[in-house]
Parts: sequence; structure tokens; C-alpha cells
Amino acid sequence: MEVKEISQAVIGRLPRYFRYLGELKDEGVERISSQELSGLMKVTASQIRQDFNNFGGFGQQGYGYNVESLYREIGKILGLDKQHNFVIIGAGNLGRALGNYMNFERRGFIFKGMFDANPELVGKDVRGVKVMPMDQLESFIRENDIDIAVLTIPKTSAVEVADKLVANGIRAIWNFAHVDLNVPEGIQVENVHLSDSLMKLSYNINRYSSDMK
Amino acid sequence: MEVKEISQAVIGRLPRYFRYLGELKDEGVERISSQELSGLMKVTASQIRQDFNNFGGFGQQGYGYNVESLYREIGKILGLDKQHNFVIIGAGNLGRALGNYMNFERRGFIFKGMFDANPELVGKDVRGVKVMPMDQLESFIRENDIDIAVLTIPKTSAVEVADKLVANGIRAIWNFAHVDLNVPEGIQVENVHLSDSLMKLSYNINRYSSDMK
DNA sequence: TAGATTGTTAATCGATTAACAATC
DNA sequence: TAGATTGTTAATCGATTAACAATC
Repeated sequence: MEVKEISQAVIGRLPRYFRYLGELKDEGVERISSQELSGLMKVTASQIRQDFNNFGGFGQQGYGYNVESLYREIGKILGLDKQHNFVIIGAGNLGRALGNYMNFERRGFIFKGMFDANPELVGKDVRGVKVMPMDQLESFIRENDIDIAVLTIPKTSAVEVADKLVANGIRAIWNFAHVDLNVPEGIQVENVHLSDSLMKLSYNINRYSSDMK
Repeated sequence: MEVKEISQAVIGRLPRYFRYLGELKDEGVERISSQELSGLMKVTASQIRQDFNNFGGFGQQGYGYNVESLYREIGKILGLDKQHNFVIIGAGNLGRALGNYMNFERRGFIFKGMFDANPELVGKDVRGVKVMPMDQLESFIRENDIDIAVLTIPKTSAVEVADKLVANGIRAIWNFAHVDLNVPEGIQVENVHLSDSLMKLSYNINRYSSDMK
């Protein structure tokens, strides 16, 4: 069976398509051409058609794309039709902020548990979920069908915790710790390195002022 | 005066170089070759040399790169030797989490003010900074040499607030609102779309399981 | 049917990797 | 000097854009 590998460049654009299509759908727009979407999103119509055609012919010549069905298809491609249970490890400010964010639930991401090494935080409640001590992490992962672990702990403990997660069958790690994790093939890691992001911003601020006369 | 434009692909890798070099420096490593760094970071030595040479010849044939000075140079390129004042707009969970994060200060990013439209949050203290009402935002930006605004507000108000920021001389927006901002050329926007990031993770989880036999 | 717009192939552009002469 | 490793040019690879035949 032939497996055409989709590049991460394409994958990275799918959530943005999904967002625009969702908004169009909510506005009651029924159909859209790659040309119109191009104007809205400021990417080329050609790229839009190439991107969609990686996954099959969702459009119709002379008509364009049906917003509702394209929205649903992209959601399916992104796996948003499936439920993904997640736990948050690290009940600090960032971890609690993510736990309190309701919108993930709407996309099928279900907040199941929260863990922290600090005994003072254990027992606290974040949106109905009690913070558990770290020694319950491994059994909890195994017994509660947890797909995704959100790592909001200092980098000093992140590598060690990631190894435990992998050993207990986690499928993906959403890593907010400022360190590169080394996981076996097949385990997905998505890094959110906030300070890297801020540094890019800083570069571009300074580049711009020196470019200007 | 010739301006060689550095691609965002290169810029995006600089913070990671910076991080590895900082760790090497802390470990007391004095010099490193592109070959060694390649092994550590899992990118090609060729790419490392190309990347660095966009900014000048930091190395020495037969020796490699001096860790300390390369670290400092990259820091300078990223503008980390300059102070950047920032405000956070939106004192919800995420805004407060970012305000409480101390490590930005170490890199020259100084937390100067915080704003929220909700009167119940006004007056609250986040790491020594009092939450101010939105009607003080514009004068505060102008009078306190604010470079960067961190947007942690709902997307419904983000576009409007961004326009105000631009009108009052902001130079960069670190945008956590799930919407695309339209700003004039020269204003930098760095988006952190957390739900997009989570969707990518979701895609890769599902891709992997269907690829596997 | 005529017009519109896709799906897809071909051309272009840019980024990554390889190779090697320069040089410490 | 000989060996090591950069800086840089050339080759390759992959992603984006353009073009157009297929088709609704």
C-alpha cells in the first residue's frame, strides 16, 4: 500500500485553513474558490489547491469548495473527530493556565489529570481536576487511556519525566520545557519554546530599525 | 549599502543555537567544531556553518568556534544585549502565567505593565505589577518606552487592541490570540497559536497509528 | 453550451547538503 | 609543517508558484 508522506510544511498550514473555514461556516458561507480563500488568507491560490489535493479532491471544477464539507474533512485529517485524553505535568502558572483553557475540549482534547512534584500543590483543583503527586503518574497514564502529556515543568526534570511517559505508553508530548526531548520513533513531540519565540521577535525588532534609514 | 536579507528559517534556528552554546559555556567548554555541534544538535555541520556565516566569520580554520564568544555574538544578533520593555494585555490565566515567568528578564525583556478590561482584575498584583484598566493602555505605551505588547486576550478584541497599539507606537506584538493580526509593515508580529500546535500533534498521532501495520 | 475553477504537471525559486580550496 | 576545520561555491533537494488541460 502506497504511503504518500505529507510534509510538515503542509500539516502546519492545516490548522489555519481549519480556522478560516470554521469562520466562513459560522458566517453562513456555503462555497468558496481557492481564489477567494487566497484573498482572505494571503497565500496563493495555487498553494491552497496543492495543499488540499494532498488529501484528495475536495473541490469541484467550476464551483470551488463546499465550506461545510471541506471544514469537516480537514478536521478529520487533523484527527479532531477523535477523542484525545491528556494530562498536564507541572501545576505551575502555565500548567494551570492550559488546564483552565476550555477550548481544547471543543476539539476533542479532554483534560483528565494533573500532576506536580510539589506537595503544596497536590490536591488543588483545576477545573474539576485534582492535582496528583508524581508517583501516581505512571499508573494513571496506563489506566486512563492517556494519549498526550503536556509538559509544563522545568527543563531539569523534563527529560526524566519524558522517559517515564514513553515507558508507560504515551503517544505524544506537548513540550513547554525549554529542552529537546529524545524519544523513540513513533512518539510525537511538539515543542512550544516560548523564549525562542520571543527571541525571534527581538531579532526582527532590531533588524527592522537598522534596515531603516 | 547592501542589505543581505536573512531568511526566517535561519532566524528560527538561532535561539536553539543560543541555548546549546549557553549550556556548553556553563559546562566550561571552550571551543567546539561544527562537526561536534552537529552531533549534539542533530543538524548537519554544513547547515551550522552556513547559518553562522550569514552573520560573519565567527570561526577559525583548524580550531572551530570559541563557545563563549559565539554565544555572545548570537545573543547580540538576537538583540538580547538590548533592553525590551513589554506589557501584557489580558490578565487571565495565560497572561498571568507569562507575567510570572522570570526568565524573560534574564534576556533583557522587562515586564512593565499589565492591562485588563475586567474591572475585577484591575488592581491585582502580578509580580509587583498592578493590573491597569484598558483606558490607560495607550498613554502607558507612549510614556514608558514599551516595545512589545503581549496579547493574551480573546480573539474578539485582539484586532481592535492591536490597532490601538500600532497607533501608539508599539514595535512588536507577541500574539497569543487565535486570530491573524493585520499590521503595517515594520511592526513585527509573532504568533503563538497554541491550539494550532495541538492540532499538529493530533495529526501526527493519527498519521503514525495508520502508517503502522 | 460557455464560463469558471479545479486537479495536476511543469517551471521556478529557495533552502539544504556536499565538496573542497583557503587558512589557521 | 601537517592536520583540522572553516568559509564558500556548487550540486541537490524540496517546496512554492505558474500554467493549463480536464471537467463541472
